[in-house]
Amino acid sequence: MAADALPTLACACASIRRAARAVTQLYEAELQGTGIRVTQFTLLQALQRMGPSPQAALGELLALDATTLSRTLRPLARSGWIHATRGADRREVRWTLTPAGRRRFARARPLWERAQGRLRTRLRPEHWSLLLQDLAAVAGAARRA
Amino acid sequence: MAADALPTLACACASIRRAARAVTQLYEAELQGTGIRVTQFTLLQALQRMGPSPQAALGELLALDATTLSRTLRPLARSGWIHATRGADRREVRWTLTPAGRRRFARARPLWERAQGRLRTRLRPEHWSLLLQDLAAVAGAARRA
DNA sequence: GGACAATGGTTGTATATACACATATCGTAT
DNA sequence: ATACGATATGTGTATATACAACCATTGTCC
Repeated sequence: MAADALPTLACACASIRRAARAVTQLYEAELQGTGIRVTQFTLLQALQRMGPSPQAALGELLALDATTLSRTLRPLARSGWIHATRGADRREVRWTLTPAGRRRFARARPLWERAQGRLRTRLRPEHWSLLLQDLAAVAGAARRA
Repeated sequence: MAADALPTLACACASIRRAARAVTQLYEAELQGTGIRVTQFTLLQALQRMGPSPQAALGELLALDATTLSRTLRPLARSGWIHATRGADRREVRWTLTPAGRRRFARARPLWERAQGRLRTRLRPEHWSLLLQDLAAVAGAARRA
């Protein structure tokens, strides 16, 4: 099973970036035809989970730079899947999933499940929790280093 | 230790991408002033390790799409750090580290070490081998899924 | 209550990444 | 030898990512 592992890299950053590319390629292939990319799916999923949220909160959750977020959200808004309102604090932008956004997310979800399933069955069981839990710790550590 | 972990995400792809962003940000910050980015450092390191190599071999090692590689190598060549030759097979491009490339790599290396150290001291020990070994398995699995 | 730091977001610019498609070369079967 | 599929790479286009610099708003301190 680790028979088809790639060679180990000395650099932790190179290592995680390589794995992220490989995993992303798998998910993108599965999401073909849903009209959304992995990044967009992730944003819709985050909004579904958190409910209406200030932009900065999304950036926190996903460790996404504010300027990146600013641009990746725009196409979603343009497609009518999310909607912006200004909060009491006029600087703040709050995002809400629209019904269309909810539908799009629901439509993509089964294919996302399939991608998850496909990856999971290719991994030893320990590696799955590694992806979900341990990498949350790694992200937190890197962020505050 | 996991006290400062970020919230767990349901999606393995989102999870690894988030961690990759966080780790990348840390390394980039450290590599400030070397004149190279993490991606470029990784390519120089790979060439150092493998010796003169066909472009496709680099793509294999790093799970990088061929078209991506084509473009990320170009700036390195332009800077004179790597050098291309055509092999016996005229389609093939073989890349070699130039002396300047070796110097640049050597100069960046201590700062890279510092980034590695900084991340490592923020992690529980198991998480380090996770990054280096287990993610090599994950990358391999995702790639062949 | 006005100066000023802090906070939330956007724009200009640059790199990273990959898909669809095109091009050149190679190997092989006839 | 030629035709044809396979392989190695490059181009056009599009998204993802982030730094530096910026603008707008808020909060705070004298």
